[in-house]
Amino acid sequence: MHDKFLKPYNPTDTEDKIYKLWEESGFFNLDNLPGKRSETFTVVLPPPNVTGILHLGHAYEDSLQDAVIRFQRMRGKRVLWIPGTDSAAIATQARVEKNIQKDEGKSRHDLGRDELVKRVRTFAKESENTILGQVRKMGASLDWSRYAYTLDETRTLAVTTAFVNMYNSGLIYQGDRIVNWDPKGQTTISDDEIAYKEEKTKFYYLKYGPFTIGTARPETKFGDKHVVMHPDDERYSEYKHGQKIELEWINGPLTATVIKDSAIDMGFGTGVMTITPWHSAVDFDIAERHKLDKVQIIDKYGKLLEIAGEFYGIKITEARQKIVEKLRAKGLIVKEEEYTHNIATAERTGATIEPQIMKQWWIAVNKPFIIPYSEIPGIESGTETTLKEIMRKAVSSEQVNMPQEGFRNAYFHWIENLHDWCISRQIWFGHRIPVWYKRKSKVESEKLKVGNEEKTKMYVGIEAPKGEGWVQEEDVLDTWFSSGLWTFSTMGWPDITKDLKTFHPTSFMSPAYEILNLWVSRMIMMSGFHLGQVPFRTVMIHGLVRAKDGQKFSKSLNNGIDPIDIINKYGADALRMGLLTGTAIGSDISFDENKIKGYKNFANKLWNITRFILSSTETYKYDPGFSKWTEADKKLVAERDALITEITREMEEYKLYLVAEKLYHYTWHTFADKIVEESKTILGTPPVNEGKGTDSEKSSRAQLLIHTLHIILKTLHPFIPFVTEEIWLTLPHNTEQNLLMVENWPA
RNA sequence: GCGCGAUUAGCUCAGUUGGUAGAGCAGUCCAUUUACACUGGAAAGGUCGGGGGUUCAAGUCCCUCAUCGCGCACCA
Repeated sequence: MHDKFLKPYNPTDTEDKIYKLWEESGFFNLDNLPGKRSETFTVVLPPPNVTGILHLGHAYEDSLQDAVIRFQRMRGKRVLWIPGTDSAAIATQARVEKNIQKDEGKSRHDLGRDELVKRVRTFAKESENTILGQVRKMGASLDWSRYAYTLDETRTLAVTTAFVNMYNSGLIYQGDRIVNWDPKGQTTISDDEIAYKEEKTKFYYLKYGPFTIGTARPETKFGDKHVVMHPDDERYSEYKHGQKIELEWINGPLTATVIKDSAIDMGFGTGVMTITPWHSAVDFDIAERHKLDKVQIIDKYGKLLEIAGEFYGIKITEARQKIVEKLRAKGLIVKEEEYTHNIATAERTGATIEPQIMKQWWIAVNKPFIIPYSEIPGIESGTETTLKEIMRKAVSSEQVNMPQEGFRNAYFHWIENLHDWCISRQIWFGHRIPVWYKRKSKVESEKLKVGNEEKTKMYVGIEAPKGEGWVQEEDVLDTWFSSGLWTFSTMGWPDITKDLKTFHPTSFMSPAYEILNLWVSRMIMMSGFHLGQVPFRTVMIHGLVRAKDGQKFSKSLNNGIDPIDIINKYGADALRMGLLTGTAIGSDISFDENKIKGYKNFANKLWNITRFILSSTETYKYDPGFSKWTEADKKLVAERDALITEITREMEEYKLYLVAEKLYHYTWHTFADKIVEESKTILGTPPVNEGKGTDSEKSSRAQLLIHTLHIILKTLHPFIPFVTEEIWLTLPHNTEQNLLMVENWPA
């Protein structure tokens, strides 16, 4: 017996050494896996953002996927797990800008585009190193030879190719439309990056000629010259569509036009409203339908424009009170009510969203196009479909299997409400849109007027066009655009590589529910459009890791936990096991350090079980084909094997939490507490006691202990790979020094 | 407003097609040169959120209410 078993198990001494052994073995790369393997099993790591360090959520995700990967590898499959990181355009740039502002008091405009991008890249690189170190610490058996970064050369080519192809199919277009403008971040954001916050405010009823209109935002009403009501509203039947009405308004007399539109809710307020198409999506739609002109009231910085007259230049947040006073003085306020509504804020900066009409790039989700090739049932190659249809059919046909009913419904519900996706962002770090304009520079349309752009020639292509005077689009793409390509960009697309042909669609994806819409749906969209395939076969949505009291880990609460600290204290095995047990996949986990401590004890228990078995079976040779079990042992073998059959099925159903607990329980309370304990009577505890068993009882029991130890080590390996490998490598029965990670699963 | 999820032991959570309520942690009592104190043994602890229904049988299926959490939409 190895001397090391005389001391308690020490994860810190072991884990880095074992990870190195695994890496050097080459088995993380499926091309080096031993034995005949045909069936593939592929997972692409959800790429962590290069914004700093990993948190427990990543640790959980790594544990989950690595357990699945290790299981499938031991099942004899050709297992590929591709690592990568995400540039996370806005998130990373914002982080770096914040640091620069803090340390040097400079803004991004002080630095300029090139310098800022350089700084962000440096930060991203450091962050990448930290993150990859952490992922290794977790024991993740990733194929590092296939590492991908969303901004590397291959992935950039994938992004530009994807953009160009979608543009050529007419699905990407440039248009003046209402966007969610973040005045703090100075960029557009997508609908999915909005967080709604409840706000108590006043609701004003204003006199607008013969009408009373309701509004919560009187400060936006300067230019409102269309008054809208439902065509069936009998209260206003005397007014005809298109009718002109002279009235007195905030800054003087105004000619208003009556518009009848069925988008109006007759039951809300007075059933009459005026519209501000430049700053409201609903109003914009109404204005589009009736071809009304649109006037900007608020600029990009959230200040009022000239149309506000005496209020010109005032910040919108300060303007309301002043304007209300004027309205009151003019006798235009009919009444005021207390009112609670939700305001849209930018998830990242916390700023209140000011909708604006801006020229942006969009992906049309409802526009029909001919799909050249499709493997998705219900969508035939060469027929007309839409991106929305692809997203729907991929899941409804179960080409993408979403076993969790609730998330599946949420997905469909989201698709129903999906609008065109705004993919351009006014930041500098990210994939610059592959569009070039022939003109001196992009027109700075400070006032954002529709149609005041210079006439320019536009070129859309993978590389810059030849010739003088071409200037590339300033905007970069929404980070989820490149993320959407992730399952196949990581395999070398647009080249039709061997990997792509062999491993796509991938087998399994396990993202947090937070990004079901942001990411999962985009991958399905992109994979469907570009490959005619689904991106993955099974999606298991997982929950969030929360603090013990159920609160979210966050900087403001200062309750963050660095997984590395936990690993240093208890070992990565304990952390993995602690994260994977106790909660079904999909529910939130409340993180309890005590639980992790318990699994550290478990690793030590396993260590001591081994120590006992090695010392008490020293005189017996391991016999893999042993069959002369005593009646009692035969029963124990049968019970054990029934458990293995059961957990194998559950592993295949991704019910890792059940498996981990059952193995824990079997190892500790059946194997150690009962089987090992009663073996003391049979085998004795050498060198002190002689056992009371007969020779056949002794050999049967010795073999039972050794066999079961092997099986326990194998089945626990996906969960606690380090300690099981460390034990396995020093077992005298493992004469060939094979690594446990490529042993066969015992079922 | 629409939808989803949760509600089970003190705490954190499991509970597969309906068939006698489970685990971990904490707590209680006992043991102490034991493979392991990072230990062992024993016991205790639950009208499964409330109410109603289906069924021979309901934690599980249906209806309803309550509380909490989340998602989507949004009314000016």
